Amino acid sequence: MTRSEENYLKTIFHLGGSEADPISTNAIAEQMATKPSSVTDMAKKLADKGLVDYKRYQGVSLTDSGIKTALSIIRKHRLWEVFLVKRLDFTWDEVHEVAEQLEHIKSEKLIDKIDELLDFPKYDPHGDPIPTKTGEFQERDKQLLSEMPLRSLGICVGVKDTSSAFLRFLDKNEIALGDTIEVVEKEDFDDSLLIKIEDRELHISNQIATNLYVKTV
Amino acid sequence: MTRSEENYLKTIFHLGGSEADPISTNAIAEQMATKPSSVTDMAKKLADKGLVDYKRYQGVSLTDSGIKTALSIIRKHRLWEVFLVKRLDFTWDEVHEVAEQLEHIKSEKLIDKIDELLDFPKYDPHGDPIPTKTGEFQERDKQLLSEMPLRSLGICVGVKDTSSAFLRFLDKNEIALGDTIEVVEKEDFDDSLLIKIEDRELHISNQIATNLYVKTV
DNA sequence: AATAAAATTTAGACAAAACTAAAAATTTGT
DNA sequence: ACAAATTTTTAGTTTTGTCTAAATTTTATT
Repeated sequence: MTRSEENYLKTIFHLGGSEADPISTNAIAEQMATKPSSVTDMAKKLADKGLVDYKRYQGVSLTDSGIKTALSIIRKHRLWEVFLVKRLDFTWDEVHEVAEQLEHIKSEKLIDKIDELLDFPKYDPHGDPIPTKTGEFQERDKQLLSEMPLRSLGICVGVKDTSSAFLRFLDKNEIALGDTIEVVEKEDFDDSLLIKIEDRELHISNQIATNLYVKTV
Repeated sequence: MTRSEENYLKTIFHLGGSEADPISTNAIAEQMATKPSSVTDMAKKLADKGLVDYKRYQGVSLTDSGIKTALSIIRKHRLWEVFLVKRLDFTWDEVHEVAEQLEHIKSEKLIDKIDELLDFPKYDPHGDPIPTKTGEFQERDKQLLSEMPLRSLGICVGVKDTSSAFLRFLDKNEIALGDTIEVVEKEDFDDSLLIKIEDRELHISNQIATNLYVKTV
């Protein structure tokens, strides 16, 4: 399995899709900042290996084997992110780039030991769930902060946008995973929110609210 | 800097050599299990980048810039080896293969943090010195066990052969770095030795004695 | 010093993964 | 339903790193 193949599988997984509703080569190309023709080439290769279903002009979907492989890469990515943050004091906006490299290290023992060292974490620093060794994982039930009803209480459990800019914004405003948030006021005009977070009041734009996940309590 | 370029620089460094006494393309090819013609191609590329001196038919030697780069890769390799052994309970015969992959991860911050986490170790699990961030490192003064005079005392500080077979042999016979060794008897016939190690007597072959480094006390 | 042997390089080919430009299939709009 | 627009594929090219086989240079031998 080459690094490039692994990156394709990961991207296809993240784009979702299913046998009934496959992902277009264009969508994959856009996500990976590559050209559709390159995706076509890779689709054929992955299909030959039984990792994706592919019919020309009909898009791509992962097979069971492809899903299993994608999950193992995502597992590695997220475990390394936890390691970088918890053990090496990386900030959550710094980890992605390095984890993109570390996820391709081939050693089952290594990632299992890292998992053990971290005491089998269930979520990565951005709140995304970490698949188990056997590929199981459940999406936490969560909703966007922007969808919360007025006066309701939630706990911040994840981010949708994981860009450095957004994560640093959250740090600067002392918004962290685990914080309790209450929607105090909704402004109809621009869909901005006034929230109460850990006893501070804060005014946040709709763009922020649509990129923060909360769990209702 | 590609992975392949890094591997060539590392190999050339390990083969020694100097501007006056360069390494042959054949020697590099043999060490890397590749073909001399491939080495020639890479020699030209590395020369273009100013990392090696190369004149056709005259062999290859590292420039200052090449040495600096090689040391940074060796530093990463050895620090990862320490991490694997000290923090993840790998045995010293298991680390090489994984460290070969980890040494190519590109993140200065990552390796500096690993260094700090390990409390700035000076030697890797095989007793080899770890270059500093700035590329300095001094070979420990050491000699082969086979070269020690009768009745002299030494401390085991490193291994020459780092193959799994050899390292597992040492484990099985409870020979570890830091152990005190005394040469009790030398057998002229086959150059085997009777040694006293941590209060046990042990008979070892010349092949073992020529692959263990000791520091005289 | 000439020639044989060994080492090294060159030339040409290949595989992986990407690209561009052109062709083909699908989808959309009326 | 058919032409236009869009999407997707094909064909051919590029780059990196490798290989084989042939040619060249160096080294060794007599």
